[in-house]
Parts: sequence; C-alpha cells; structure tokens
Amino acid sequence: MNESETTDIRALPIFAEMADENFESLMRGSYVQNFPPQIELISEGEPSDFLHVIISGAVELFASWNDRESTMAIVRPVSTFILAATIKDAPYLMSARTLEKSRIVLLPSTDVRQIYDIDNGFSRALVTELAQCYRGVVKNSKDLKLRTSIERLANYLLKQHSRANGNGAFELNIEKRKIASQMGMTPENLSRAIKALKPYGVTVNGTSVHIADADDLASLAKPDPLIDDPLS
Amino acid sequence: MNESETTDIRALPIFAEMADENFESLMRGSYVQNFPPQIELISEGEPSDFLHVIISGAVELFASWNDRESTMAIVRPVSTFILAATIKDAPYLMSARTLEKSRIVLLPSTDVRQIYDIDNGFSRALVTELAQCYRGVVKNSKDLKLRTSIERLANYLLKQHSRANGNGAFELNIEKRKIASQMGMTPENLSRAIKALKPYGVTVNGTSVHIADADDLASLAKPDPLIDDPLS
DNA sequence: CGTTCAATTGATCAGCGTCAAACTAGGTGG
DNA sequence: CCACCTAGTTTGACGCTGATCAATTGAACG
Repeated sequence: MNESETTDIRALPIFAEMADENFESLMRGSYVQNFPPQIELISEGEPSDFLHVIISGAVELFASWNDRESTMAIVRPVSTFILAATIKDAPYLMSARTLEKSRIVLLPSTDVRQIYDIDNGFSRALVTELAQCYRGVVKNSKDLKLRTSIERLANYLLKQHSRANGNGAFELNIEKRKIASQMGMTPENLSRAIKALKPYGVTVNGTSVHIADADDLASLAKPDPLIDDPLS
Repeated sequence: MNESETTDIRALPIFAEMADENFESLMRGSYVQNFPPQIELISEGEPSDFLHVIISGAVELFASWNDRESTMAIVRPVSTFILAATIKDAPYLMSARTLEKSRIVLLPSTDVRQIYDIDNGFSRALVTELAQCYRGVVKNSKDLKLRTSIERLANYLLKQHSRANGNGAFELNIEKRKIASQMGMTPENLSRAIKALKPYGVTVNGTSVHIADADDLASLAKPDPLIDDPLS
C-alpha cells in the first residue's frame, strides 16, 4: 500500500477520528490486493474474515437464493463494504465480486473488532457510518415497494444525471443487466422501460444517456429526498 | 414510568452497557405516554426529536410516496425504533403509528446524541444495534427481490409458526392487510396466496392458522438463515 | 474475421393489481 | 337481545406490468 492510498483510507469518515496508533496498527495487519474483473471476493454465508475497502475499480454486492440472483448494490471507491458482518462477527449476507480491475484493502475483522472495543473515536464513527448504511437500505426498500419499474428507472437516471453535473448527457458506468437487477427487473424489461421514457425526453444509445428536459422527466419521477437523496 | 419499566429499558442491549449516571440522566429527560390505537406518532420527513422505546402494544412503521403507502415493519416490545434518524440528526424516513393501545417512552434525541458522544459503552452498543438493524433490512430486501409472493408468505408463516412453538397452530397477531403490505402485496393477493398454500397443508380461518406439515411447507418455502433467521 | 456475450425485439404468458361486489365479524345503540 | 353499521376480508372478472422464451442485432476482443 502506498502513502497516498493510506491517506485516502485515513480520510474515510470511519477512520478519520481514530487514534494514530490504532490506525497504524490496523494498517499493519492489512493486505492490499489487485483483482481482475469478475473475481468473487466473498461469498454469502461465509464467516466475515475481512473488512474490505475499495481503493479503485468497482464491486458488485449480490445475493442469491434458490438459483436466483439479484444485484443489491454497486460499491465504488473510496468506501468500505460488509461492515455490519465484520462488526457482528456474523456470516456475510451478500456476496461480492469485482466488476472491473479493482484495488482492495483487506483489514482482518478481528483487528477491526478489537480496535473498535478500545478506540472510542472509531466506535463513534462506526455508529454514524452504520446509521447511514441503514438509511441507505431503507431508502432502497422504499424505492422498490412504492414505485413501478419505470418510476424507479426515471429516478435512477435523474440521480446519475445530477451526479454528472446535470448538463443533459452522461454515461452509464455499469452494465445494463446489473442496473436492471439492482432495480428489481429483468434486462428485457429495462430495455422497454427506457423506450417508455422516450416521451419524457430520454434517449439512450449504448451507454450514453441524453436527457432533453430534466424537469419534464422529474414530473414523472417525482424524486423525493427521503428516497433519492444519498445524504441525510 | 414505573420501576419495572425502567428495568426493562435498562435491560435492552443498547442501554445495558452504559454508565449508571448517563442512563439516569437519559431517563430524567424522558417522557412516557400511553397512546390509543391508530395514532400517528411520527411522520416521515420530520426532524427526529425523540428516540422511541415501545414498552407495550404494537407500532407500525410505514412509508409513503405519491399517494401510495407501504408497511415497512411492525415493532413489538421491548425495543427502540427510528434509532438511525436520531443518531444522524436527520429527518425520519418512515412514519409510525400505533396499531394497538401502546405505552411508549420518548427520549429526547439531543440527549441521546450527547450521551452517545461521552459514553463509550453506549456508543459501542449502538454500533451492534445498528449493525443488527442494517442486516435486518438487507434480509428483508433479499426476501422481496428473490422470492415470489407465495414464497414470501410460506416463509412468513413458517417463521410465525416456529415463534409460536411450532405445534401446528397459531394466531396471526396483525391485520392481514398489514401483513400483505409488509410483504409487498395487496390484501386480495394475500388472500389468494393463502389458498395457493392449501396443497401444502396450510389452513387459515380468520386469524388462526393451521399448518399440517411444516416440512412439507418448508419444501416450498426453502427457508434460508441468511434471509429468515432474525438472529446473526 | 470469427467468436462471444450483452442488448434488443417480438410473442406469449403468468403474476399480480385493480375494481366491484358479496360476505363476515366485531362493536354500537336501540 | 337483536338489528345495524362499519371495516376488514374474500371472491370474481378483468387488465396491466413485467417475466419468460426465442431469435436477432450489435459490440468488444482476440
């Protein structure tokens, strides 16, 4: 791990407030690895040996049951994932695989738990982080239960749009099939949902999206900060 | 608040490890109230003024968007709810209403945040609690995304069945419409789903459920600890 | 230039929601 | 004590959303 990476990790909210010596001790026990795409990093049901921090690339969190599979989230740098399993020393509820070439830090779960027991800055940061994660999943559930697939797509596009400076055009940075699964639909249905948004000024060509009039689209999407705002 | 109630609250995992003086200070600032059924305790979007602890009765957490409404969870004693909003000093993501006559303790959010800043036992307990909550919502999402409504119902019934000692018969303790909404379906659809489980030995009469052969039902439900186990 | 896999399209079908009506149970008041 | 009212539940009919299956197109890569 190089120095700038250590700095990036240190800057993460969950590590920012902890004592220097504890942070260094955490880092000493850690591993950094580069993974090619499509590597399964962890499997649902396994004991949580490591807290993962993604430095570059992209990771998909997904879940399976009865031969079905669903994308639960896409994680991008710089952030941690499967924090809750690490804390509770419980089996992973989701599996994770790299979508792109990714650089990932592995912090032994036992170290994380040990230090969270003694470092109050760390434990307080974890409270905030987990509260945030919790709220994220709740928002996701609301999205799933209260909206149709077209409404979900409309809101998804608006969110990506504003994330890309909102100038009318942006690129999808993940496969459509993953987007579809994440939003609880099939690839075919996503394809048709995109067409259904044409009357609202949405044009999609490959990975490039054009939104003619964000307000028009928003009139359908009815974005709600209590569902769509990543903050708060 | 009487003494046995204070003891019950103190016994909750999130309060068990905190210093006596901090617990007492929290309790001093708290209110206890009895609410009739159907009272809206909190509304989605409002600032989180109080952490709620339910002592008796039942509370529904629900969410709304665009004139639609969905039951997100049912909370039973003794437990807290809307902890994450309190911690983050953020607006509630869900509303809450009493389903039955309920006794509820209100702890001012500012007090909770203040004490969590100074009491390390408390902040560590919050980490565990929030990790648990997070995992609960993730399991719920998996249930929703990976299963059909009939499979969800089958698993729901098995869970209630084992909770009621697994002797073949038990009572539904909430309205069917709420059960339906919680599982992401309409009351009509729940009604039909129940019928669809008849070949698996499920009989429902009013609120009383009879399960002839739990193994038979489980062969359809395929319960999975990573979705259905409340613990871990 | 061919192989491979994602994305699209069309056709069909199942699951589920909607609407309307009938039925039931619990509670109230005469 | 019974009639009635109200609200939840059930049933039937129907239609829409979205899944499935199959086939084609398109794009990336060796």
